[in-house]
Amino acid sequence: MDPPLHRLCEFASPEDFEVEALADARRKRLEFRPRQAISRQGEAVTDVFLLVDGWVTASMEVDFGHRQMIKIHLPGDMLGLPSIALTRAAETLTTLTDAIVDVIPLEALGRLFRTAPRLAFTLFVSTQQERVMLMDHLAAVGQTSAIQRMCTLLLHVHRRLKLLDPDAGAVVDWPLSQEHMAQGTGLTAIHVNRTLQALGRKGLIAREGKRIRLLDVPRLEEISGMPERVFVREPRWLTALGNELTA
Amino acid sequence: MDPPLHRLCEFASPEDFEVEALADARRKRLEFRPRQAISRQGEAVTDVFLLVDGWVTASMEVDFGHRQMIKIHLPGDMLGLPSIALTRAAETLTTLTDAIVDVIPLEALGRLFRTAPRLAFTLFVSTQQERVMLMDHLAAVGQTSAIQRMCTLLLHVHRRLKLLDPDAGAVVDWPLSQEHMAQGTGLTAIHVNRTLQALGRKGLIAREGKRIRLLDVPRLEEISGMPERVFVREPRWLTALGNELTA
DNA sequence: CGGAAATTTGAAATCGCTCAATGATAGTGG
DNA sequence: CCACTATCATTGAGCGATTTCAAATTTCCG
Repeated sequence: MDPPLHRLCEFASPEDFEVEALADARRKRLEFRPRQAISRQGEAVTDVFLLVDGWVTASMEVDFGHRQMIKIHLPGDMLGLPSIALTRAAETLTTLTDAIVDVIPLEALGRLFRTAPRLAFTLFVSTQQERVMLMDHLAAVGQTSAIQRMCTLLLHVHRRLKLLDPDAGAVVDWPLSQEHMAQGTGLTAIHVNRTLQALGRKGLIAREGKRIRLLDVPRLEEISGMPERVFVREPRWLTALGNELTA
Repeated sequence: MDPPLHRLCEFASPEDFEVEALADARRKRLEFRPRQAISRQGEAVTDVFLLVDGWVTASMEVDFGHRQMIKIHLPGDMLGLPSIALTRAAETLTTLTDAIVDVIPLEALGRLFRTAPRLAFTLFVSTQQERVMLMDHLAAVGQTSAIQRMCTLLLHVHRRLKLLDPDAGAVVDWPLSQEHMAQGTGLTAIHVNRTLQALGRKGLIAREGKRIRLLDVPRLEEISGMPERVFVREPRWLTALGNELTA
């Protein structure tokens, strides 16, 4: 199975040699069952990972037992990048589902900056995009109510799944436990439960076993208060870099 | 005045040509008075900025009137980078003090990836470092109490100032209002006030006009619960990239 | 089928918020 | 230099969103 590259093609369509350069950087493939650790907070950092398939969470333990979920990773995401700035990993990567990841050693990542400068710049922009998502996450946790945070979380996942599969409907296969959602939103699992019930009572969502159906996306967006981000596509300052290179 | 480059020299000492390449990318210099906007949320994005001198905040307005402070920028920081992934800026950059910034057009930034690959990789790592700081920020806001968040904020600024000036003592010139601290920590200005008083009563800090003196850093660290990050220095996978290049 | 994990419910406690008002400080222009 | 004004800091009282604790119920996995 090839890893989905939509996260990297989002800003500029890569040339064949760039796709190859990235493929060369991937050294081996690992497979995991649900709830396994891909890497752990505190460990030495030697590689990053490209998520080929499955859902993975990045989380940090803080303050004895409290855990903050930083990010829900979906196929196509790069995992473990933030920790390359550290001697010991900041984040624990844990699978939510069956998952496949490709391992990219840091040396190979660095080499991309020499062999494929525009791909490297694209990767750079992609990391800035991650930063924006993290900023939005912080803003939601810091400034909004429990109901708003839950709506924001539901919409965030829904939107990202739609990018992966434009035909995806309003029903989401939901591998996150209420404890996970609590760790992501900065709430208690108990309060997550009550908030989900409130959303159900209002007719905004329906929970069907491990699925969640979004019944009224516009209303959820209204409550959430967080706007959908519009990311750049093929900006001149990025595409021009490729032209200069091939010229 | 030359911009401090410590944020970029942190991971690998740059060659002369790399420093020059960066200098070439800086096109003009702007000066601001306190409380002026350098750029605003929602505006088109054409440049990033290198902060030469002064303090600047990056913040986002959410949900009608609520504002989240994302980052306190100090000299040497790159400003506005996250928004290069967007068509409209996510963040408003506002000066806290008199400030000087150098403007770097996005075309010039991109060109660095071709002319100075290792510098570009260093910039990439530096952005991952920002991501780690943002993750820590999120973890503090999401999972810790008001007192812990205030300790974390005080220590964060103190540590960063020490990197700028190793001789800096425990007294910090503090241009942040309590409203700013509230927007940074996800608390109310009123509760920030009471929390600062509580820290004063415990003998952990002393407020002297617009200065704050940290009286007991170890105890503050203990309460904060967030460990100080150790960032990589001259890792082989980064320095080796330079050798290959010059070879 | 059995046991662990996840969800749900209720009641009581609390941390932090809201509202409203007063006091201090600093920058501005006359 | 002082009056004027806006911003910032402080205080009190009451409230409320969310947490905590404890226990029952359901779901899921092996």
